[in-house]
Amino acid sequence: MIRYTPAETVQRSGFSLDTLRYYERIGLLEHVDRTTGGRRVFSDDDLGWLGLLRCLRDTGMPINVMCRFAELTRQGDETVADRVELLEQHSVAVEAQLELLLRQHGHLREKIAHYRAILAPDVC
Amino acid sequence: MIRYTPAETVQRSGFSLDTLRYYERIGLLEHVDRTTGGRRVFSDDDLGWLGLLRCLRDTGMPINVMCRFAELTRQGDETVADRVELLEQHSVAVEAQLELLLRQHGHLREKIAHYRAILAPDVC
DNA sequence: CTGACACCTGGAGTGCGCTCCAGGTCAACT
DNA sequence: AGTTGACCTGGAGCGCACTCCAGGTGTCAG
Repeated sequence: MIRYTPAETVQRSGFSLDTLRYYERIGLLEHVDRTTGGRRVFSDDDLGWLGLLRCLRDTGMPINVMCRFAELTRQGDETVADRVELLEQHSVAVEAQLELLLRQHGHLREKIAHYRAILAPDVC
Repeated sequence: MIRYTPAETVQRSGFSLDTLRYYERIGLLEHVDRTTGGRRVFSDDDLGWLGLLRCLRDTGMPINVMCRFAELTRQGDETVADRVELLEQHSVAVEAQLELLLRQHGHLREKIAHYRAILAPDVC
């Protein structure tokens, strides 16, 4: 069973140490192990969970929804259907976000092309 | 020359009235016309500019960068090259954002599939 | 053993992008 | 003329997601 120091976990998860502590405080991260001296020791499971949190954050899920998801996870197997529903809803939101981003990226490209035409009107 | 009331502009731009006022205050929106009574009157040009602002906001450009862009625009034609550069840089950032979002959406779909497999392990 | 540095806690502070409020004014309708 | 509702200003407040700080403790290389 591989265990990670806080510094290693920062490295691997991409979250800052402060953020990891914050997540623990608000219940996004539960019963992280400690050394006798009180330092955190993260497990592979913790890293996996952090990977999921990163995915949800990167796709714009608000913290309070992630907390609800964490709460469901803590309640065990009978909440799997609820979790699927939550993730499914989020997935729809992400698809909308992707579509908007793609569309606006198109507008941006058009605008750039327009400016370029002004810069070099006779170059085809 | 078509002119729009604040309410119409809210409708068409998708920005709230408070946001329009805020944008004017910080210099993102300049010399909006007024009635003799002091009410704002937006022009087609204003609407076009707001459309560009919306594109930039939707693609995650920070306000202060938009202000820089607005400032360049105010300075006239000799800043077109600078504006192209700014937009080009932003476009690269948007592409990175799209890539990340797509990748994480993939992870999300995998996670959902994984949960579904737990829910109905014998259904293929 | 000592020094350096990583890490701990609770709580305050920050930056962003709005959003709301109080106290008024203007304009259109009846 | 009166009423209603959209709009005005300056400034304060808010929600989010961290981030920083002070003051203290653990760990480990040399």
